[in-house]
Amino acid sequence: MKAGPIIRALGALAQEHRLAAFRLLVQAGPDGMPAGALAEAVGVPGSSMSFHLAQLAHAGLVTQRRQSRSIIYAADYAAMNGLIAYLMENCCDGDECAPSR
Amino acid sequence: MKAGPIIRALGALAQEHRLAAFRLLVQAGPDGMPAGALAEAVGVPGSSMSFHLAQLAHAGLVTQRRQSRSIIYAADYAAMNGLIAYLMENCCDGDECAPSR
DNA sequence: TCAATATTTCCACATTTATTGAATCATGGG
DNA sequence: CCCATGATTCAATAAATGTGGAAATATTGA
Repeated sequence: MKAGPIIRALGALAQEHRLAAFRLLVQAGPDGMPAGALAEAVGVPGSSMSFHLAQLAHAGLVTQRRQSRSIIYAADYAAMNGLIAYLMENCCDGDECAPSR
Repeated sequence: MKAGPIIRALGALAQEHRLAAFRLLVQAGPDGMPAGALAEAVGVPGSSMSFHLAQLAHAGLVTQRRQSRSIIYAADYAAMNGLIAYLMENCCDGDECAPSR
């Protein structure tokens, strides 16, 4: 994972409603949650949630699939792993975030 | 670490020049680097770097100390650890970012 | 004290991001 | 085919963020 996608992922999580939605999706597990349920749980109108989910999707942090009328979003654990791995490798000093020398 | 500071930290890193500066600081170790050197290395004017460093400092990701005429910035490894810990606990499923079930 | 250096603050400006109601699109039931 | 439902797109607007030159603020050495 290089800088561009990383910045997009960090930016996607750096927002109250998106971080809240993403956390809900992580808790929800692979089954995910429909957009409407997320909007209600987070407390924003559908159009706003749609906007935020699009950002999370563009950052690769969530996947979407249609199930009948609903669109189910789910956290992409691999992407999250990639983000954390990048932070540990490039913004820390290996696996433990300890001073270099 | 709760949501507010986390969002500030994520937002601080979610910018090309700031991420670049922070990575340089991590590489530089506890000795840190003066603002001017960061500005030159990242390739932005001093006033811009000053703005970005202020954001990183406000997010608690860097510390600053004056040394003669220079102001030396250094990465705050503990803060970075806190950020990564939060992401692993709240945005993954424990220590490994694996699906919940 | 004066000049040089390192940095920040101020300001104006451009760009990006966030917010919502209304309109639109897609799906499925009767 | 029509209607209800779930979601996205659009458009207008507001708010936050990024940029960089110029001025202001420390610090040090001569």
